[in-house]
Amino acid sequence: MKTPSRAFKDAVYEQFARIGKAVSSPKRLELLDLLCQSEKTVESLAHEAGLTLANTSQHLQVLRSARLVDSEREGLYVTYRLSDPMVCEFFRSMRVLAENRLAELEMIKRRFLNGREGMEPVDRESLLQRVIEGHVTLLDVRPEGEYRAGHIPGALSVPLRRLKEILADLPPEQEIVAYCRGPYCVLSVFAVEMLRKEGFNAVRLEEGVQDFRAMGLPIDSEKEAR
Amino acid sequence: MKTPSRAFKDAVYEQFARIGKAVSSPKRLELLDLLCQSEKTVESLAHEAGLTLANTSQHLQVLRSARLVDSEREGLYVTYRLSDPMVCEFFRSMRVLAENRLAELEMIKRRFLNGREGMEPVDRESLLQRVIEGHVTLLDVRPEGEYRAGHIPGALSVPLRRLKEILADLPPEQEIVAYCRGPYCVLSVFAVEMLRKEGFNAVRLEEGVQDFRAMGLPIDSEKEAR
DNA sequence: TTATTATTCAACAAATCAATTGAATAATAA
DNA sequence: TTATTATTCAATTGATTTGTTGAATAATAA
Repeated sequence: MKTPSRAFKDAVYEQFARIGKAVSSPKRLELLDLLCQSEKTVESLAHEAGLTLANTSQHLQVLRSARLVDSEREGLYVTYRLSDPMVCEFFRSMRVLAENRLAELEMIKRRFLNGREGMEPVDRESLLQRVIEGHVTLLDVRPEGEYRAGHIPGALSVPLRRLKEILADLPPEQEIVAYCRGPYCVLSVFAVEMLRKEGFNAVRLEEGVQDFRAMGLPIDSEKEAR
Repeated sequence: MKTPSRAFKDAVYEQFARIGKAVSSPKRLELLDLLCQSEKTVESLAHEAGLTLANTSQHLQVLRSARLVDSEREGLYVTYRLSDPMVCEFFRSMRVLAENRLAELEMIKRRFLNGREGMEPVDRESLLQRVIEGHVTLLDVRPEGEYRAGHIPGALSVPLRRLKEILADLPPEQEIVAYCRGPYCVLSVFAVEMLRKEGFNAVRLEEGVQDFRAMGLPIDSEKEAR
């Protein structure tokens, strides 16, 4: 026999758990992280997360039933996006909690980066100023759509696959800073690797757009009429 | 065949999912919410959450393996506590996200409170001032240990079960504000119900200590030597 | 119309999880 | 020492979840 207040509490925590269940699967978290960068189609999400289409679709529906994402059909494609910027903040707070509490994360990161480019700390405070003054070239190596949805002011959009083509246009003696989706995205790692091989003085900025936004720094974006 | 960067990403999101899995069960969320108020023994957690001891113990071990809580043996009892105040902040951000995204929560709350005491909004800004000036009596109706761990300045500790005994000591003509663990805790609901039945002018403050802290308001606590 | 492409649905096997029960362990009291 | 109490462990059941297949649906193109 349940008292009314027990039934009330059970109902309340069951609602909270809807959010928890939605973020309890590694693949759904990866999808959510991708959607924090910009809206995307099922196909591109499936490709980026290394999932089959059917599986991606199912995970997205779980996220949608927890109201974390919305979807909209646009011609042949269905586009998914976060239902609220608050979802991105929540994901970030989960990431930060994991970084603080789970020492394994730091080890996983170190093991992957070992032998690859080092992690010279980039001075974020002065970065924007140095970009403005032309002392630094800042490259956003994410796909173009993510750059359009929001990027660090002064950054050039150079998706990783096009980096090779524009190498000749980069100032040979200037410091180059590359960034991507955040500390666990490998795009900027590969970009810096390639740039160094070509003789450039390149470093990686660990933070992504969401981190800059969370730090209260300005973000440029090209809002679409919708 | 997995590429190294796919293996890296899988490992990273698997770590994030450890947090997600820990907060994907309603009962674990209830335990976490209780631990946000103060440290507690397994027994008291089991009692408050309406669980068997064995079941409580297992849930607590899941929370511990995600490093969200720590435990310590103190004589006959094992005490559990949050491993970091950041865990409380994370739980709160999850709660706020659920409140904003899941309309069901508001409905559940309304259904429970319907017929019970209304929800006159309490002016939080001026509450502390009015308490100091003696215009309002503020009652903390949670168990004493939770009051000791942190309470709103000026509040009196009157655990619900002792409210009846001290009714005679309350100023009969003054407004009485009761609070407990937060919007989904029923202790203050019952307190206000009883006070009104006895003729007092009583209202419920929805916010709990964690909400006050998150709003940057001061919290009094009696730190134990440890 | 038919063909094509993107997405979703349905059904399944393997894995994981929640809650229950009863036994095992650890600290204290008699 | 034995008894008591609080907690954890182990084994079980039923329910849920993941990822895989292949079929079904929806929008567009030919």
